[in-house]
Amino acid sequence: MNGELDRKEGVTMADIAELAGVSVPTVSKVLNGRSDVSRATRDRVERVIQEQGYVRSAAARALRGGRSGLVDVLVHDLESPYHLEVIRGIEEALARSGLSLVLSALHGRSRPARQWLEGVKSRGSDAVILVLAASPPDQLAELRRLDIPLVVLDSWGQTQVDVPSVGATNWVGGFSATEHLLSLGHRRVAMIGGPAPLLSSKARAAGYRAALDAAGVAFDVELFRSGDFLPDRGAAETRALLDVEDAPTAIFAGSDLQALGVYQALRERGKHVPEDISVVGFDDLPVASLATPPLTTVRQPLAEMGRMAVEMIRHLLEGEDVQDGRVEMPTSLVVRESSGTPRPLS
Amino acid sequence: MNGELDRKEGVTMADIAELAGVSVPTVSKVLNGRSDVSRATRDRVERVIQEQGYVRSAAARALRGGRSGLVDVLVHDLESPYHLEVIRGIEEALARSGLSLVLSALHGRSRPARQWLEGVKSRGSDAVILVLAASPPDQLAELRRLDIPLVVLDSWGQTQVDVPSVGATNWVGGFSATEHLLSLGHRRVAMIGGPAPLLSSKARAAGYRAALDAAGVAFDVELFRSGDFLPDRGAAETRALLDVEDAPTAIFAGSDLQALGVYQALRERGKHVPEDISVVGFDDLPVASLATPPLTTVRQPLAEMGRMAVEMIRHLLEGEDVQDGRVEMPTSLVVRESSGTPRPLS
DNA sequence: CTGAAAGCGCTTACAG
DNA sequence: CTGAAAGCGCTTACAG
Repeated sequence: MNGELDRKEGVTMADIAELAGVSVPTVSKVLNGRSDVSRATRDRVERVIQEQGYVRSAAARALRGGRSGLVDVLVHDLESPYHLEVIRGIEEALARSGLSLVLSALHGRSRPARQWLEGVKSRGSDAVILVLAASPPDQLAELRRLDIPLVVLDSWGQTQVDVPSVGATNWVGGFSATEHLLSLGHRRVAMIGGPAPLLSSKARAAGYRAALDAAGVAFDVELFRSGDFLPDRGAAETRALLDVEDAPTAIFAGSDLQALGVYQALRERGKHVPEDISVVGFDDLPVASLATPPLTTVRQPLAEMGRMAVEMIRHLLEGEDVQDGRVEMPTSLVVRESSGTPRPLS
Repeated sequence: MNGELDRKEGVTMADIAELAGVSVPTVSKVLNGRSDVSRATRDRVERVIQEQGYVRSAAARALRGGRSGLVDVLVHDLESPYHLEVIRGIEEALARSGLSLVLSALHGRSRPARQWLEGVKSRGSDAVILVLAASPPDQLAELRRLDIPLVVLDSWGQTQVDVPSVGATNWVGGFSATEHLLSLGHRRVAMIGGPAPLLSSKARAAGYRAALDAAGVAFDVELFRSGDFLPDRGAAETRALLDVEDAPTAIFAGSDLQALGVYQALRERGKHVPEDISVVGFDDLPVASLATPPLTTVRQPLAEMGRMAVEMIRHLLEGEDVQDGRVEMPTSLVVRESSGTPRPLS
């Protein structure tokens, strides 16, 4: 019943100091690897720390102006495996650096609630990574004012020139997907792109058009659709595409998920992939190789992009300037079984 | 060049107090909704808080013994969409409660590194949720000692009787999947289960056996395999299964991902689903309905399970006892196109 | 090399 | 109803 017996909390720095027979500042110095501590003292303190399983309070450190060790990651949603890949890369890199990942999602909102920024401020996050998520200019300004490093991964909307960002070579990806289809002999190649405001959508679409141009195939507005990267939309646009007068013999879906929607619509119509129509995706999510038939797609190194974002954050945290404003990771075409030569005209 | 102009950090409680012409404790009272503050004072303070966009420092609160607002979630891995679903549910529920999610993964380790627990202690997390992840007894004891609430979701290994946990009715799920196949007329029904140490694996397998028993079909060791819930293993076990003397006409894969591996192996062998062989999965991940053919599976409400775990955490945080030690959310059979009547013996 | 002192931003008794 | 005082666990100058 004695209050003193109630203490549940862990060992404190003062405890260590007492046990080691030194002052608190000395323990602090040992912990911070300062050189002005004698060999003997250091050893003694370190032993006691070991024995007690002592862990410094991040709260106290943060309060004293130090780092909280927290990095806020805001993702567009937690529905697509796309995000899972990115988060995996981020989490791995963060863990390796002794940093922790605080995860939030937009939940269908287009902008983070102001509650989110308040959380970032409140918990004293060291940095922020935005994944496919837009943040209003005033929030970005606030982050800057608070000196909180920010990195954007696959920016939604305008990329602020001055915000470091990481993406993939989407233009090249769009180009090579289309070129692949063209080289197989297709001439009616449709594309179902991503959401219009997205930078990567624009780049992929531009790559598609450039490949068409390079092959001397005229761009046909009827064959270009905007989607949302999701299966349902992929299916819907495919149905529309099949009803076009001179229907496409190949569809470049803007994402793997959208490609699965294309599969679905094709199946409904009794069309076979790739015999009747070729399909190419984008992302190379794990599901691409598991699809029936395995999906030809453009791989973007999502997990590595996540790691790269952390890399940039770390530089920023060190006070170093990030060398490049924008880093683009390479995409590559992965040919599987969903693309083939067009059925000869009979 | 003046140091005072350098202050980047945000508004502090002292600033608010000064601007409102009151003391710091008074501001604190207003913030904490204490009743012993006059109407007028309260209004004035609240207005200043608004104007200044003031946000309390979580670090300082945590230090003072309050809550950090952080909940640590440790997941087995960040590879399977299974975790994405669970995390989504957790994140939503946490955000609604004004709590933040700190995410860590096991990275192929079977146990969390001690670094993880140190992080939990260091940042003063309010609670911990373990998803498909085992934590050694001493770590659990440490959490208890620190009075940090813990909830386990889909426990890996032994469930500690005294640790609140949430799962799904796996036994029922295993039973109904098998019963479904049996009722279609199958008699050679194989099962590829999950990892042996997993509680849910055991329950599903038991459900499978019970359904066999109920139908008077003898259990055949040859037709029961343990897997790891992943596609590759599903494919490998399927190949083995097809080589069994009296090969199965239906396969109950322990998870949707494993079922996709089954699809793959079947395709290699030129077998059609469901004409040649029926397949049933478990989980009902988004990918199940997108597969070709759409996968019949047992749905478990992953996101809701995540929400439920948060619900339990909140109770624990309130100091209330959690009513039930273990909550099981209902599973349900979702019949799609991968299951059908067995090919008649010709 | 070591430690006394001040202070980070808050909250909690406790006087008034 | 309001505020002076103490203290949460640490770190950073600054004496000695």
